Amino acid sequence: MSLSSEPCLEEELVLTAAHVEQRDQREQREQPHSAGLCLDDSLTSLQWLQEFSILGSGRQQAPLFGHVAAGCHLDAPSSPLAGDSACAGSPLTPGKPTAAAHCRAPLPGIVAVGHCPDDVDYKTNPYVKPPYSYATLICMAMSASKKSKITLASIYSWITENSATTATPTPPGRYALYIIYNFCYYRHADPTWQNSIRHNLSLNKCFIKVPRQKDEPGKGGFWRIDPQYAERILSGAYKKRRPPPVQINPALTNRLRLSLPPPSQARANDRSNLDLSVSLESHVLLRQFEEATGADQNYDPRLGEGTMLGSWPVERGRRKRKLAAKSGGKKAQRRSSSPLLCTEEPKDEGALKGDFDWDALLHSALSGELSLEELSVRGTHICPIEVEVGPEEEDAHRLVEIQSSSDFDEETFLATSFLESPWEEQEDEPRQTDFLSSSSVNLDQLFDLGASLNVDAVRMDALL
DNA sequence: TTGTGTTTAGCTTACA
DNA sequence: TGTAAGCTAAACACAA
Repeated sequence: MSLSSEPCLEEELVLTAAHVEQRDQREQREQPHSAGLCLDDSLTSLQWLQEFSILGSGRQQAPLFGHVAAGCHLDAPSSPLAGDSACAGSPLTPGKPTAAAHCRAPLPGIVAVGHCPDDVDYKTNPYVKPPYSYATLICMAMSASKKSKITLASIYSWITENSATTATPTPPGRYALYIIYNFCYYRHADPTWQNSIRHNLSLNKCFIKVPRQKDEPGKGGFWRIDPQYAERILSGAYKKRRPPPVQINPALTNRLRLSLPPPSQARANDRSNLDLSVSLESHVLLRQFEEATGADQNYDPRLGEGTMLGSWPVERGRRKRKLAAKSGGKKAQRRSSSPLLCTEEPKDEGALKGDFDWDALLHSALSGELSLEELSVRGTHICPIEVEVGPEEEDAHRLVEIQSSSDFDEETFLATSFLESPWEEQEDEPRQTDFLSSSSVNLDQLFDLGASLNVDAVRMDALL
């Protein structure tokens, strides 16, 4: 797929917002007293959290979800990039520059402190650690859950899982499917961040543990926020300590490195593999970044906090636990040897557990384990003709190109009805994050919505 | 076995 | 410079 065929994230978000708005209107008609409008006071008191998106961007930006307007849903902070005119015509994918024109980052998505950190889109940028404290992330998850209490696993899920999905046609007769995560970084990050989340919940007075009732199945208790301390987090929400120069996702960077050809080889490949141009470009840019910064080729994932201003971080002589490891590193063994496997971490919780998992389905299709030829929608056969292989495969912009059959109406496919729920906390039931992770995905629904989305279709067509 | 929750410890950064 | 806040790492107990 050529780079020119990819849509700008701005358009993706417009599409997303429109779809979700329609969905919310539909939901309100069907459920005028839905849970989303009847929040526990302890959480509705956190309306300050509504402002996260706007505060984070520092610019006016249409909310991604109608819930924001309803005062119930907190969207993960998205970058102003989405609405940045400088982005127009510049597709945003991991592997392509994400910064506005005034920000020149040698590696896509990597922005140095002191340059323009606000231009990082944490929904889509898997490289840069979001500048929010864990307490803030927890608050975001709690607010977004629409529930008075939330499980730990749900907090994990909200942080890592997709908040929206959109599809857009790429000529001729192909469609790119985009998944926008809340915080793409944590999908690829070492799972130790979960430990930090737990640590924060236990230690921070702001969070109150709500024990699970005896008749309630499931592991662990629930957590709720103490309104008394909410303001504290608010005041510090965007005052997180200054991070190390740039916290580049070590897992993802390492993954890129492992698959990265030597510079000479990378250059030799540039013309012969246009179909992998996105992936290759990511590789080449990373290589350029490393060359520019003198990155050590013997990369140690444990030292994965890099900086574009200087070099890869040096070992800071971090102390090791003084206590003898009685268990002989049992904990360490539990951790996957591959940092990328952490992306599967929520598999036991929520939508992906035993469900029909679109996410996994697409992954399987990408890896060749599953043929999308088996998918038939309204008698229309959808055949994959091209897939993206590479680091982007599991990134915020997960691309799948599918070629429609000749009798397949392109506009109809714009029915991205899987823009269902941005995220819903379900304490004890299998969670349905969205259509893509729903066990009850209805492909007819997916296409039915298309008829009502002609406006968006026009927008997308105009883009092309 | 795995997820959850607690606790301890050492480090960095911001701030008064 | 001291302190608080936050982050990371680890050990350990407990429950599903």
